[in-house]
Amino acid sequence: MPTTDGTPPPQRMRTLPSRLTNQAAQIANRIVDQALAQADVRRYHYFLLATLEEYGPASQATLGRRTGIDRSDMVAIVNDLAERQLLQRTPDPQDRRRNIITITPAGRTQLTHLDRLLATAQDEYLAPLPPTDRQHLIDLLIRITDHHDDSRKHTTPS
Amino acid sequence: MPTTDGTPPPQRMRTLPSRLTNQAAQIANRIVDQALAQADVRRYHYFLLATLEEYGPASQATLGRRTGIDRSDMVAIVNDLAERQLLQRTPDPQDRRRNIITITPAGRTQLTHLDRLLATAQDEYLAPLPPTDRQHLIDLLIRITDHHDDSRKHTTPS
DNA sequence: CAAATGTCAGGGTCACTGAGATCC
DNA sequence: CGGATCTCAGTGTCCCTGACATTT
Repeated sequence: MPTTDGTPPPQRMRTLPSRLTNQAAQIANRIVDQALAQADVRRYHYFLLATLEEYGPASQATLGRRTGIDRSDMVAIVNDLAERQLLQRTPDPQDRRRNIITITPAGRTQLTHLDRLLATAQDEYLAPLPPTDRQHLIDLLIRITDHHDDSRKHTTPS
Repeated sequence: MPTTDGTPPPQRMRTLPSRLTNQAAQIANRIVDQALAQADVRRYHYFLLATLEEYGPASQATLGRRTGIDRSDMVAIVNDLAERQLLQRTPDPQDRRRNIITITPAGRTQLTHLDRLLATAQDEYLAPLPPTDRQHLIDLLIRITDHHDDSRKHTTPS
C-alpha cells in the first residue's frame, strides 16, 4: 500500500511542521503498536501500568490526569488489566467514591517485558538518527509539549 | 479540562520519543484544526488544494497517492470541494475510468487564504522554539519520515 | 485475463461529550 | 448545595478493509 507516487508530496506539505509531526507520529504508532501486540497489549495499557509502578496506587481519576487517558475510557482499560490480573481495583474506605488501583506482581513482571518491547520499537522508530540527534529531538519535543501544557494551565484557571 | 495533575507523567512516558511525538502531533492538530475552522475547512481539504495547485490536474487515485488520503475517503472530499466550487471534476476522455480534478480560480484564492491561516498556526505550534531550532526540528522529522518511507518502498516490492 | 479506477458500506481506534448515580 | 468520582452511552474523526461495476 504505497502512499507515495513517483511524485513527492507538495513542498508546502513536505516542510509543514504540523504535518511532519503527524507523519512521524503515525510511523511511531505503527511500530509501537506492532511491538506491543506481541504481548497483546495496547499503548494505554502500558501507560497505565507504568504510571502505577512509578507513582504507586491511585484513583482512576488521578490516573486519568497522569496518563492523559479520559476517565470515560479509563473504566474499560482498568477492566481489561484487572481481568488479566495485572492490577487490582479496590474501593477506597476513606472516600467511597473512589477505586484504588494497585499494580500486581504479575503487572510488574509484564511491565518489564513491555519496557523491553518498547525500547526496541523506539530504536526502530529513531533508526536514522545518531544518539546526539535523538536526544536533540527529544529536547525539542519536550519544549513544545511543556510550553503548551503550561499555557493551557495559565489560560484555563477553571 | 486539565490533563495533568500536580504530578507530572511518569519518567518513562516523559522522555519516550514515540509518546512525545504523539503529544506534539495532538497539540499541532488542535491548533491547526482550530485555525482552518475559521474558513470552515479541514486538513485534508487543504492538502488536496495544495497538491492540485503545485502539481496541476490529476485523477483521484493519483491525488490519493500524493496526499496520503485513502481513495475511499477521497470521494467525499472531492464532493465537498466541488460543491464549494473550489475544484472541478470532469471525466477523462483518454481513460474513461478516471475523473480529472482541476482547481478553480476560487480554489486558488481560498488556498492563499488557507496558507495564511496555516502559517499563523505553525507559528503558534512552534512558539517556544527560536528559528534555528524550528529548522532543526523540521530536519530531524524529515529524516525520520524519509527513512521509513524508503524502507517501506524497498521491503514492499508489491 | 489481470490490474486500475471510482464508488459505497462499514469497521476499529482514539479523543471527547453528556448524563446519571453516588459520595464528599 | 457545589463538586468530585465512576460508569455508561454515544459522537466525530481518521485510517483502513472489502466489495462492486467499469474500463484499460
